[in-house]
Amino acid sequence: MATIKDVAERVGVSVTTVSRVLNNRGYLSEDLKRRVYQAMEELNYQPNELARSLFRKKSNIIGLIIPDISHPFFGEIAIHAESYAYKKGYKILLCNSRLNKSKEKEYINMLKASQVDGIIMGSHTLDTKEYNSINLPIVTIDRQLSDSIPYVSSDHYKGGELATKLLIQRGCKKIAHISGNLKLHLLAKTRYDGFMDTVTKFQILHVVVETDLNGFKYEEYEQIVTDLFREHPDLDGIFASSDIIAAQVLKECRRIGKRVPEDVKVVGFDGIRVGEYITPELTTIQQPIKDIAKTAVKLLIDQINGTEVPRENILPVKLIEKETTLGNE
Amino acid sequence: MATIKDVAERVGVSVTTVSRVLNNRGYLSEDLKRRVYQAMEELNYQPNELARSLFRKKSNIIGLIIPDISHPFFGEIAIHAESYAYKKGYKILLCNSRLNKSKEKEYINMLKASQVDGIIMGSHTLDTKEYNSINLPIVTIDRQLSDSIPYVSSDHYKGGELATKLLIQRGCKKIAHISGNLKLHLLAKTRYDGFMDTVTKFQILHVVVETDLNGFKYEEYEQIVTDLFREHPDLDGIFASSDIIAAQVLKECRRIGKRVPEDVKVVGFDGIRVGEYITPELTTIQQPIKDIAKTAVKLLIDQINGTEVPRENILPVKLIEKETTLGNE
DNA sequence: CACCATATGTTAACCGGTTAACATCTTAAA
DNA sequence: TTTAAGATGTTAACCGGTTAACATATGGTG
Repeated sequence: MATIKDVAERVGVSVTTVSRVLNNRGYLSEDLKRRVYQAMEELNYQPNELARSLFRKKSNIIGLIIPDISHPFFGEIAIHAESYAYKKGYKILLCNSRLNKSKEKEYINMLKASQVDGIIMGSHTLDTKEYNSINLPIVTIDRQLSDSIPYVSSDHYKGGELATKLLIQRGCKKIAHISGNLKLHLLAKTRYDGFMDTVTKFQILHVVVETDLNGFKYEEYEQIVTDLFREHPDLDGIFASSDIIAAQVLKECRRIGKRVPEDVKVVGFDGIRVGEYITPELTTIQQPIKDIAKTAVKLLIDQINGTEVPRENILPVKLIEKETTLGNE
Repeated sequence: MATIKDVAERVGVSVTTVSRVLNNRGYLSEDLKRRVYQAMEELNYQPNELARSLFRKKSNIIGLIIPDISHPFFGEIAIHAESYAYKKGYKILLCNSRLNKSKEKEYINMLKASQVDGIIMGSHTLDTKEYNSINLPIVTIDRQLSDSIPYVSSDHYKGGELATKLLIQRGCKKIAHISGNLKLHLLAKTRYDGFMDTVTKFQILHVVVETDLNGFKYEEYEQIVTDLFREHPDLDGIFASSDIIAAQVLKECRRIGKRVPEDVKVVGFDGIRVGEYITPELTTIQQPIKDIAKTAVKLLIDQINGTEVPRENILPVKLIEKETTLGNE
């Protein structure tokens, strides 16, 4: 690897001068610039970012901690986050916590040691105080951690309400909500609140079951959904907390001979791209995933640059009605 | 952020001594170690990895360039790659090329500037010579670049053959293969070869259409599949080059009233996790994704450590027959 | 007692950049 | 003609670690 010294020697100037060209500081003739750039080209020179980062105390790296990149929701968060970050000159260091406390903790330490400029937390299994002691710009997705840490989230409460109201409006008499982990203090929990408030208001029979206690295990979904229908064969409406779980519900309905939407109506959550291949076509609450990702990165970079950012960033959800809730008006 | 100097001062020793403790070099009393570790704890000290990397000329970072992390296949590659890399003390810098040449090129330069120790190329839209001039350990997934660059791939040819034979065996008379991009010189192209050799051998009517010319655009799939059935209404077998495309085929069949598997039989490729939610349940050629990812990382780390690695690494595929190819024995 | 392993210290160079401070020379404007 | 801006150079410190080289002190062993 060529260094700045090699470039300087080739051009016949000092490293200071080359550095000046690189950073465009001070007075520089067009001719000099041309010669320096040409030498860089010829030597295939790239400035060593480690050295620059060390000196500048800025790595231009953002840590992204999520539970599981292979889950479509986080995959989509990641591509949009990466895309926007790249545009702004930042790189993404990828961490999958698998909702494992010690792994998440280790990752946070690793990111700090790696001198990342900030962290986007899409996984948050630790205690609030752990996050407050990180001492680095942070943005969380879907969780409110403290007064000082900004968060980005879609309007889960509204989503829960929309989904539940739709099921009631479409004639459902007994509705189940399959929620994500309710103990992690996620804002996603307010989907549950929206659900509960709505079924209570309309005095509708309801059941709630919880998933995602230890990560996103599809096998776990299968067991939960099977049990749910075994214990409550009279369910006629399901509000699932992700499109994947909704797909699992549809699969189970098919297995036990319940027709969707005739016998059971289903609403998912997320609006992931692969969701469009679910059969019958899934009614879902669409989160503005791209916007969530972009906002998270933007808020983080703003913080890195020392700008004040709003603490609460709730983005709107959208009900997309397809086949799984049709009929029975 | 506390530095090694702060730790040294607190313990009352020299930085050299602290560095010795950190790296466990030379003679060190248990007492000293204890005192140093305690001071690190108290100061919440983490050694600056930028400084270490700079000196060691080793960053312990691996660049991962893939077309799109939100595509389930690459999402799964990524989580397994990250998981194994982490176990071996490496971090992952994530790059999505979106199959865009200039972006891929920029990413390669960025990774070099960031002093990554090696690159896993899951996207390869550039000319072979560009990769040969990278001058860094590389492993490719699904593409053979040169004699010196090792590659990991599943046995696509076998997969193409298995899929096609199954369709023929199940009675299909006219089969379409919806392939990925055939111009990128991917090993995935040998699925096409397996398909062609098989239909030729059994003298079966066939059609081939190509997707993924400019990234993974699901809208593109829709158009291609619609056109395919419009032009060839007599198709009774489809071998799709991904589970996602197969799902699109199923969706189109449903739209135009073709029954699967009665009228049309379908085989997918990949064996992605979300594939299990496709209805009817999809017959597919399962790639050993976890093994591919792990092997790629392992080969890269071996190269980084200066070990000779085998150039060709073809892993076996597995036919998983489900509902979309049933009947007509 | 000599010797060596153990345990720590000091100093300085190095990794590859950036930057401040100061010097020198040319050229154009006042 | 003076003055200032433009265009470079030199030197050295700094970022936060690592490491080689060499010094010193202690304690146990042959």
